[in-house]
Amino acid sequence: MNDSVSFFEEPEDTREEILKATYEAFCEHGYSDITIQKISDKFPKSKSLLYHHYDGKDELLLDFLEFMLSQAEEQFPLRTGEGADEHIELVLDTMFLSGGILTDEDFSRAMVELRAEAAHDERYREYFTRTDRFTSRHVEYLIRSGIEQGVFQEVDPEETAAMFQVMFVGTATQKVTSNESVLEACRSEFERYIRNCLLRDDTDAD
Amino acid sequence: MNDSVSFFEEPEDTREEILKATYEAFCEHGYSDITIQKISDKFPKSKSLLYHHYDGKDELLLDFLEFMLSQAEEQFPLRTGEGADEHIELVLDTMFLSGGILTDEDFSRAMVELRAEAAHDERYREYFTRTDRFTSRHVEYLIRSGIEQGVFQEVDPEETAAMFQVMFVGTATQKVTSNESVLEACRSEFERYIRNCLLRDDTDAD
DNA sequence: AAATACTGACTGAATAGTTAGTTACAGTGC
DNA sequence: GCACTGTAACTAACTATTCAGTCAGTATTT
Repeated sequence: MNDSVSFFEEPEDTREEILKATYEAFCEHGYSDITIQKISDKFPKSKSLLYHHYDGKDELLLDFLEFMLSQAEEQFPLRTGEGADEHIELVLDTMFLSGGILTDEDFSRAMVELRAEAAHDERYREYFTRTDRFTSRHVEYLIRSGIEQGVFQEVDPEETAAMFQVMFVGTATQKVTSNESVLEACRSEFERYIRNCLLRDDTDAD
Repeated sequence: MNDSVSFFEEPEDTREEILKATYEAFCEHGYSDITIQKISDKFPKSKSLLYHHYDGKDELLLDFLEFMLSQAEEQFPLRTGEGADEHIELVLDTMFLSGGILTDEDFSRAMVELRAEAAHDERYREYFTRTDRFTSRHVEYLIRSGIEQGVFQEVDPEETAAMFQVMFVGTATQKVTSNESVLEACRSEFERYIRNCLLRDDTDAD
């Protein structure tokens, strides 16, 4: 139930052990109930050791956030060989599917809770700003490529990427905070949007 | 800075005083830092009185959540006289504008933080499920009306409403958790989506 | 021997919640 | 009018617990 996410499976040093323990505590208790004690309970070594490696709870959680975001960025589907129209399918899967890594339920839950903290903590907001920019820019580049390849309409890449960004945040949040399962229907509609507003008509070919 | 939201301005009984104090503590400290003590500090009467009116912290916060959600539902732009195509503009304003009530920054922040709690608390999730259903159903009805009025294309109302729902959550969250200001660009693109994928062409008239 | 990794026992502050008691007041008998 | 009663609103002071963080000291490595 806990360590289904691969990069936590075999921690290689103490820092990774700590981050793994933090992740497990997160999964079990959620952000608002997290304590050093609960992290320590998941940690094979002593609680004092946490303070040997970190100045305090805040620093530990910030490092955890940074680690989570770096994982999220690493898992983002980057450019491969195929065309932009095929690549965008991968982006959609990342957005909607469960079972991936970015879309792992526990991972998503942790991310949503961490993000909410950004509402009142400028340091958190800066981290998410960086990752949001990362995501937006990559989608923007993808759109631009598709236009150059002639498979996308001549849309505004920045605006389209912005919509993708908000959809990313929206789907992740909706998925873990509501039982009203709206995501399948949303995917259908979002695919319709992509067909009508992004993909170039190939009525001549098809 | 705090009580810019009208319905907290003049509490009429002790319960409303408590909810107001809770809201103020929320705005100042955020969900993860909220304590009974901090609520009590904003409350003109005694801390013990909180326990006279509520069984404990959990019950108080759940009542607060229910109150916030009922406010959100009340503020949702419901059917007025005009056509569905005009009405959908109001929905867009609710989604993107700042300065309204549903779109008040402090209010949004509180909502995003409360929603994140739903990731680990089934009781919270049930509340949000109810409100999400409320929102979805109303948008769905609006879409249906527009189709009947002949101003919308014959889209699937449920799927379109699902997309609106995710956009609601996404914009609210993005707005308060990231400095990457993507919302204006997102609105442009979302309006393009509405023109192309929802509104019926009136090329004959315009 | 020197540095680093690590531990268990501790501390003071903050926490949610309790308790014993005090007001405020509406109703009732006289 | 006036004393009495019951109830709900309210309070100050307290308790037990949990919290983040410290520290003195031990093991391990180099």
